[in-house]
Amino acid sequence: MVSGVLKASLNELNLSLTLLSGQAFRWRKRNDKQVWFGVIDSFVFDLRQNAELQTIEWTLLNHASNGNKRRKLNEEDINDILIDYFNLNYSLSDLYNEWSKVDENFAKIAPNFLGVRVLRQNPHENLLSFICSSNNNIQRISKMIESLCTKYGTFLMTDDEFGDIHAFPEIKALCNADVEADLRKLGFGYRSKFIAKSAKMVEEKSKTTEWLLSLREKKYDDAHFELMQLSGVGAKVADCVCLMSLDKSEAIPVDTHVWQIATKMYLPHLKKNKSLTDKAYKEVADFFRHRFGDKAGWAHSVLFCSDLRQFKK
DNA sequence: GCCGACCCTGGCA
DNA sequence: TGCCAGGGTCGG
Repeated sequence: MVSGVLKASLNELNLSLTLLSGQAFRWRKRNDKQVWFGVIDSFVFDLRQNAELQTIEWTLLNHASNGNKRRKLNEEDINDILIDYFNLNYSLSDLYNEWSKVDENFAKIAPNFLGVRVLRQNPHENLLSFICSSNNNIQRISKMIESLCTKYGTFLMTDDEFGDIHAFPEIKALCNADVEADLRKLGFGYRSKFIAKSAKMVEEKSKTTEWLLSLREKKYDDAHFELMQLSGVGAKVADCVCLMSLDKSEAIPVDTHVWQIATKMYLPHLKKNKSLTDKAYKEVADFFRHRFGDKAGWAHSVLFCSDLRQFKK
C-alpha cells in the first residue's frame, strides 16, 4: 500500500458530485461514508476528501500487484495518475466565474454544485459504459459495468468490503464468439450485440495503433463522426466519449436531462418538438457552445448534475 | 424525419 | 398488477 495527498479544494474538485454524476460507473462509497473506492486502469484506490486541508487523501490498495511492474511507482507517479484522471490542470473556479457572468441560470445553480469536474477517463471504458447507458439508469448501468469487469477483466485484488476487484476488460477479451450470448445472460439486453460488435470493430481498427486513443489527436467533428460508425453509438454516446475521455471539451451530450434543461431555460420554442431530431440535437449543442465557450461541455456537466434526481432537494 | 421496438428494473399509482 | 421512465439507437 502507498498513500499520498493531492492538493485540491472542494471548489476545484468535489469528489461526491463528480463521482456520482454519471460520468464513471465504478466508484462506490465505503461503509464509513467517507472514503470513495474505485478503479483507474489497473490501480485500485481509496480516496478521501479533506475539505479543511483542501486535499484529497489517497491510498493505492494494490501497489504490489498492479499490472505495471516495470518499475515501482512512487508517490509522485501516483499523484500524476490522479491529476490526469481528475483533469486537475485547469482552474474550475475561474471557469465557474466566467460561466456565471454569461448565464443567469448557471449563476443560480452553481453555488450548490461547486467542484463538478469532467474526468479524463480511459476511452475504452468510457465507450463501452455509455453504450450500456441507452434507455437505462445510472444504478443499473453501474451493476452492468461491474459484472462486465468481473467476467472479462483481469483480477486485481480482494477487498475486505467489496470482495474480488477486476480491471475494466481489454477490448480483446470481448472479441470472442460467445460474448453476445453471455452478456444477454448477464442482463445486458439488446446492448449485448452492440458491445460485441463495437468491440470487434475497435479491435479491427487497432491493428497498428490504439485507434480509440488516437482520436485524442483529431478534431472534435472528425472524432465524433468516427465514433458514430460504431454499433450502438449515436450522436449522444459519441459526445459522451468525446467529452469524457478524448479531450473534446466542446462536446455537448444532449440527453433527456439536457433536453429538459434546454427547453425549460433556454430554447422554449423546441418544446413543440415531438422527439429529439438530429436538427434539434445540434441546435441545443450549438446553443451551449455559443453561450459557454470552448469548455462548454464542462459547464453542461454542472447543469446536468444539478438535474439528476439524486441531487435534487 | 418520424415512429415503434428494444432488455430490464425500480418506483409509483 | 400495470405503467412508465431511465444520461438512446436502429431499422423501416
